[in-house]
Amino acid sequence: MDRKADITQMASQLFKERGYHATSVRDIAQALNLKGSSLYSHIASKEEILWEIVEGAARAFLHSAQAIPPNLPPDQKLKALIHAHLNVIVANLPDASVFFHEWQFLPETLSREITLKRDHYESYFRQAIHEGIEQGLFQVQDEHFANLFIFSSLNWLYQWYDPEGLLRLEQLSNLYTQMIFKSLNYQKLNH
Amino acid sequence: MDRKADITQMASQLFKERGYHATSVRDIAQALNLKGSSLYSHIASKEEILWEIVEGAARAFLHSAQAIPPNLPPDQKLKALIHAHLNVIVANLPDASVFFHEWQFLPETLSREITLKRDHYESYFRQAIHEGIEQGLFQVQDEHFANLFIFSSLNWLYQWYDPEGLLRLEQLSNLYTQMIFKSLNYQKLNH
DNA sequence: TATTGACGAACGAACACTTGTTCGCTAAAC
DNA sequence: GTTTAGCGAACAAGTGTTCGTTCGTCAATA
Repeated sequence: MDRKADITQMASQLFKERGYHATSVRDIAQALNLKGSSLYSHIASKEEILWEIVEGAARAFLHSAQAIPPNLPPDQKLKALIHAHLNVIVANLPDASVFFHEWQFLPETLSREITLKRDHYESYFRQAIHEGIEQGLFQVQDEHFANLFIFSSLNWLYQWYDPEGLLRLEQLSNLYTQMIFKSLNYQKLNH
Repeated sequence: MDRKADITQMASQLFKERGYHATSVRDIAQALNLKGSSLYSHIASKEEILWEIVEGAARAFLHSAQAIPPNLPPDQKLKALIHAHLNVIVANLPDASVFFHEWQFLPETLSREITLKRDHYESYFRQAIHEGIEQGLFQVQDEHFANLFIFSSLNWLYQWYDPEGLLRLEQLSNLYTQMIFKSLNYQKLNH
């Protein structure tokens, strides 16, 4: 089923550029030199394509967090989480864009599943930050807001990241880590 | 033309919930106890509604920045800009959501105009930060990234802000200011 | 080696429906 | 008595999807 991956990838690009509802099945097919009806040899519905993209991105985020050793000290854990998060976005920008932008157009049963996965993913960040505060590494006035602040700064990346631009993943990760750690009143100087 | 404002406001809510393309003219009309064709006594096209919302939000952002005295010291200026930005989002969440989410669906001539307004607006932030760095109030490794980081943290607010929630504008503004200033290595302690 | 048959990818045509928009009409308000 | 907000009907175009069919590939059979 190599062809299905082609369709999903092309759809991801078009969904990113024009949005899910503004992209027709015939648009996707045309971009692959096919006719609209031909896609249905490989997919069940347009919605299935969206699901494939969004669920795949959700899984990518989750796996990248689960790959981090849970016994790392919280500052190193947070640093690794930031790096992993940025990597998922940068490595597949169209998928990440569709994930953030179009997940809401899935039917309720499926979108709820995505919400669950996202909450689970975010809990890795929350816990690292919580541990860091407990151990006196971080210092914040409002822990709940600190989490939102950090997710905000990270999630908006897909809006402005330019693969052709100057910022490579490693530098991006360093800059993010630095500013986030400062906003958390990180005590150690060398991280 | 009071009726036109009703239409725009209702459309703003629906666009926020379902997106521009997934909301039909008949949907908007039905929510106002009207028929689709009736809207055309007050509007020229569906696109005009979107323009009204997006351009209005862009103007709101721009005016809120222009109302800040330009001779304020950069730290106070940035603090005021943050407060003003949050205020625009919180005061009209649907418009802000549509502004961030759906501006791209305007035809190119109009979307370019929005981009210009947004760039102009962002330049107020950039300049305050730049001045702050020059005067030694802020200290960052990469000024360009610092700008992106701050906009990211601020712009994502519309994704999670809950008007029924606990966070009021003033507290929100304080928390944002605190974390952003720390991320900028702000030297003075009492701001 | 030649023939058969199954398979799967791609197609054109058609489907029921929705889209944004127009137009001529009605009924009420000034 | 003029204006106008609202309506129903209709429009051309586009939507996702289904259907029967074609055509090339490849393995098994004769």
